[in-house]
Amino acid sequence: MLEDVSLQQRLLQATESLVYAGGINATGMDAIVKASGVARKSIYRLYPTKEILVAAALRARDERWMQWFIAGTSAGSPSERLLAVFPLLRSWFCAPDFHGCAFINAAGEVGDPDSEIRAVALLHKQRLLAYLNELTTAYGFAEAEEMARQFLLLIDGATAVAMVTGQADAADSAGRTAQLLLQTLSPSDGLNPPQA
Amino acid sequence: MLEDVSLQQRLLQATESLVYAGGINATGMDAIVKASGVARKSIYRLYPTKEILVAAALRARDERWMQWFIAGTSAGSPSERLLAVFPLLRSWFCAPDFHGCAFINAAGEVGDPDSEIRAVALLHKQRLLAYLNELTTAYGFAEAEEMARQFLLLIDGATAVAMVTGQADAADSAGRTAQLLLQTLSPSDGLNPPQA
DNA sequence: TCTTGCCGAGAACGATCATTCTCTATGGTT
DNA sequence: AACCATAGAGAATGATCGTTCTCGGCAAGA
Repeated sequence: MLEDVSLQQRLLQATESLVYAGGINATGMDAIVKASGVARKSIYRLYPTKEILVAAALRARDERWMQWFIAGTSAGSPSERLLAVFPLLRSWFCAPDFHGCAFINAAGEVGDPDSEIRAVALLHKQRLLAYLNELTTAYGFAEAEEMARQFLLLIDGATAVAMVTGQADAADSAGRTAQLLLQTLSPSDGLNPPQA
Repeated sequence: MLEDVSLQQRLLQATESLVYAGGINATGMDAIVKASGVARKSIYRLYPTKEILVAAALRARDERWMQWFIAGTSAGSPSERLLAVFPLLRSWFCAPDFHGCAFINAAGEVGDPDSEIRAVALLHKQRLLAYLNELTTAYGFAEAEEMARQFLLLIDGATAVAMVTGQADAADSAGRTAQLLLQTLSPSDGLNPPQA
C-alpha cells in the first residue's frame, strides 16, 4: 500500500513531464512505461485509459504548480504579494524545461470540449483565479474580482508570449502593467498606499 | 497552373481547419486527403512532409488572421484603433469554432524547439507585435514599444483564458486594462487626449 | 507451505500513422 | 495523333499507436 503511493507518484510524474515536454498525442504509452518504470498492466489498473491518466497527471501538476505559486507569493504586504507574481513567473520562464502553461497547451491540443483533460485545464484556471481573488481582496480593492481577472490575463499572456518567443522578459512587461493597475486603482479603504 | 493555386488553397485551408480544431498530431493525412479532396500524391509533391504542410497551413492562417485583425483596427483615431482591438477579439471568441490562438496551440503541442512549426508561431507573434507597434507609435507614446508589448500580453492572455474557460468576456477585462494604460500613459506630444 | 494478488517485462492485437507506390484518366503541347 | 505532366483514388508498407494478454517473480496472509 505504501508502495502504491510511490508507484502512482512515479507514474504521474513521468506522464506529466513527457506530456508537458512533447504534447499529449506525441507521448506514447511505451515512453511512459519506460520513463516511469511502471508496468503497462499496473498503469491500466490504476487509470483505465490514456486520457484518464493524462488528466490525473495534469491534476497532480495543478497541485504542485499552485503550491509553488502560492509559496512564491506569500510574503509581505498585499501589494508586495501581488507584485511578487511577476519575478516569480520570470524565474519560471528561465527554467530550462519551460514550455508554457501545461493547461493551456493541453486544452489547445484537445479538440473535444467534453474531454476530461479540458475540464482539468478549466479547473486549474478557476483555482488560480480564486487565489488571485484572495490576493486582490486582501489588498482591499473595491472591485477585487475584476482586478483578479486582469491579473490572470497578464499571467497567461506573459506565459504564452514567453513560450512562443522564448523571451523571459515578458514577465517584466506584465509586471509593469500590474504595477500600473495597483497605482491607479487604489484600495477602497485607503490602506495599502500605491507606492508600496 | 491556375489549377495549382486552387489546389493549394483547398489543401492549406483543409489542413488549417483540421489542425486548428483537433491538434496537429491528432489530424491524420487521411482526414486531410478526405477534407481537401486533394490526392496524397499531389500533397507530397507540394509539401514533402506533414510538418512542412502544417507549417505552410499555419503561414496561410497567419496571413488571413493578420488581415482580419488589421481590417478590424483600421478605422478612427489612433486611440480608437487601439481600443477597437478588444471588441474585435470578443467577436472572435464568440465564433462557434473558436479554439484559442492557433500559433500558441501549435507551439504548445510541438516539443522540438527547432521545428519549422515553432518558427511560424514565432513569426506570427513578431508580426502581430510589429503591427501593435505601429498603432502605439501612431498614438504618439514615448515608449511605444513597451506599450505594444503590453498590448500583446493582453491579447494573448485574453485569447488563452477565453479558450480554456469559454468566457468571451475575457476580451472585456483586457479592454478595460488597455483603456487604463491609454488613460494613464498619455502620449508624449499631448495629442490624442485620453478621453478619446 | 500453499495460496493470492501485485508488479515488472514484454509479446500480441487490431487500428492508425506518415509515406510511397500503382493505376487510370484528363488536358494541354508538339 | 502521340506525348507528358498532373491529378484522383486507393492499395501497400513499415512503424507506432492504445490496449490487452501472458508469464515469472515476489511478498503477505492462511
